[in-house]
Amino acid sequence: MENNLENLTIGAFAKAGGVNVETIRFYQHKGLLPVPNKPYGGIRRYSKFDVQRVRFIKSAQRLGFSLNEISELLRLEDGIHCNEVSYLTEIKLKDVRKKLKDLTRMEAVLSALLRACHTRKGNVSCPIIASLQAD
Amino acid sequence: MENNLENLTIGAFAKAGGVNVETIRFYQHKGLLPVPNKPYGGIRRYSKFDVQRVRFIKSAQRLGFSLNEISELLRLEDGIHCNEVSYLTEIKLKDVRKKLKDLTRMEAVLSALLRACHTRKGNVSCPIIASLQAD
DNA sequence: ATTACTTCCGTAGTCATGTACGGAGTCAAG
DNA sequence: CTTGACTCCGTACATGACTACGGAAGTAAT
Repeated sequence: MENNLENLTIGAFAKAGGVNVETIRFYQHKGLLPVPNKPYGGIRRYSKFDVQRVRFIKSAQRLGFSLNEISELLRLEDGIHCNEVSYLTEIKLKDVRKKLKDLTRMEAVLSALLRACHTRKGNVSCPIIASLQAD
Repeated sequence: MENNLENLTIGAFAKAGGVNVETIRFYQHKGLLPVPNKPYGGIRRYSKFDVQRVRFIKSAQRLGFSLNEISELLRLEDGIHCNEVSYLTEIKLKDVRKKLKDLTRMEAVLSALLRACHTRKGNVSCPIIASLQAD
């Protein structure tokens, strides 16, 4: 089970992290990933810590955090700032719940409109269009 | 109840539609709104039909349609293309349901993490950070 | 040592949905 | 008939998260 996650070139690093090389560079530019030193006339090498960091970023993204928020989380990565981290998480949870509410409303309206479409009789005007034209 | 929605200047039109003047111009540029003729050396005027159209756009946006999708809907606005319209609506509904599913998952994970944070005892490392570092 | 692939790095482009700016022309009130 | 507000129009900027490009330098395989 030697994963050989040491002395990676940027290409191998990107593959190990499941992202594109350009994404690595983008994250470096944003300050989300460190830029390792480059030996004179050589190329930069990456380690498993870098891979872990990319995975951290991707996990946080799946929870809805933006890259800016993730750079905050990374500043608190030592695990001893639980209060700040849970504060950010609460904000995000509110965010997610607000979006859920909006989407739930959309779901209800869209499916009601589709039902109206399917139950409509004769050649009345399309209920969906009619609803959008109302007001 | 004279609404006086005739011969509107673009400013009055935008106000009646609840959007900015710049948004009107943007929609015109995108082909979502027609650009009325301009009298020689005069300014363009807008009618209630334009206002209705902006409201149509905004209603469709609230249901989750993108501006590109809305220009499709506007092409079908005569009400006699119910099949195409309901097809677009079904696609949008699937879309919304997929987002709902994603957000529901996020909600579950975020609230579980917060619960873990609140019930944690002693000085263990922050459960949220730990979870992001896992894998 | 030649060939073919990578890396490096900065800049620019993409998508969606607008917002901002600036100079010139037009309109309405006093 | 001047003043202040509004319109016109094109272009640029904003946001978020990347993706693409291009030329020079480094690396690996034959």
